[in-house]
Amino acid sequence: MPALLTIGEVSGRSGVAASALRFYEERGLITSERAGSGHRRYPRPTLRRIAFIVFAQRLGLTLEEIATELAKLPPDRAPTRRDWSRLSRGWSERIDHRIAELERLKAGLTECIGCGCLSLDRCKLSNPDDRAARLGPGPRYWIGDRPLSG
Amino acid sequence: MPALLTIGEVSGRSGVAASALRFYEERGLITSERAGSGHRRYPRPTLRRIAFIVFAQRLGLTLEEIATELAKLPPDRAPTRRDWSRLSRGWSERIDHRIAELERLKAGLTECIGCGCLSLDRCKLSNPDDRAARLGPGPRYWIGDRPLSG
DNA sequence: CTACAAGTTCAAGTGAGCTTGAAGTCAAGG
DNA sequence: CCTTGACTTCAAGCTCACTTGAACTTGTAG
Repeated sequence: MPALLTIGEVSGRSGVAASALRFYEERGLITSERAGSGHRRYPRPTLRRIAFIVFAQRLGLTLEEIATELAKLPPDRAPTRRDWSRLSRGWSERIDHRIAELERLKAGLTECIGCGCLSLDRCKLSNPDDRAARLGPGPRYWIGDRPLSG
Repeated sequence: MPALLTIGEVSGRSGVAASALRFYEERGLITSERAGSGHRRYPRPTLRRIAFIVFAQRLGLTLEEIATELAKLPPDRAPTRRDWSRLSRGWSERIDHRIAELERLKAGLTECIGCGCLSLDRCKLSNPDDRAARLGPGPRYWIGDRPLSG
């Protein structure tokens, strides 16, 4: 087990494309040392950092938000479990919110779409707060949302 | 209450921007009649159609998928509640799946990130089903998955 | 030494889901 | 008549999260 990993090794282990890793570096989510050749070399803790990034993305955080979180980690030493858990404080609540919305949407399947009350200004599905929460353009996938192509 | 609504009225009632409504029309999700002036006029059932679109988007369907679903509605008459509920058959299960994933992610917050097992190749968050190919931008696979060749 | 794989940078492209801007039309009010 | 405002089309722009391609360098196996 070498102390430093190449971009190819990190990509292979993490499943994150090399181009994505360079992109993350550009955005300040990860850093790399360089070999004499100019090639990137990653310390092992970077793997966990990447795991955190992927995890946070599943929760719907943008890369910018993730970068902000990661910036809270100590720059001078490898993060401890306490460091990591501090970052995810408050995420539970966020997840609960989304679960609650899904429950509401599910109820709406039978109660609203089925029953005929699916009118925009009266249906409880049409929650202004929820819709307002979605700022900006782009695909509005939230936690775990994927096309129902299966 | 007029029989036909202008794009501004529909936008106001639905909370969906006029530009988005035109965009939906371009993509075949909604249709409009035209006044002599060339201005769009929407029959009232279009409001429900739009509600359905917004709803489906919250569930993570793409506009293309939503268009496919909407195409199943009878073209010759206003959809009944039975027509609508037919479309959403099977969505409950999808929602349950997503809720389950969220519960797992939430558990991972304390069990995985906190405890130190957030290692790329062993963490139970790394569920193959969940990280099944998601096309387009964003994280396509989770740790251990091989990139889809091609 | 030659191949060739794997790495580098930088610029441009992709796709979803819109928004914005330009340029023009149309109806109503003063 | 003039203005205002709501509408029209069409093209281009924007965000996010990357990917792809071009042109080039480095590392390694035979």
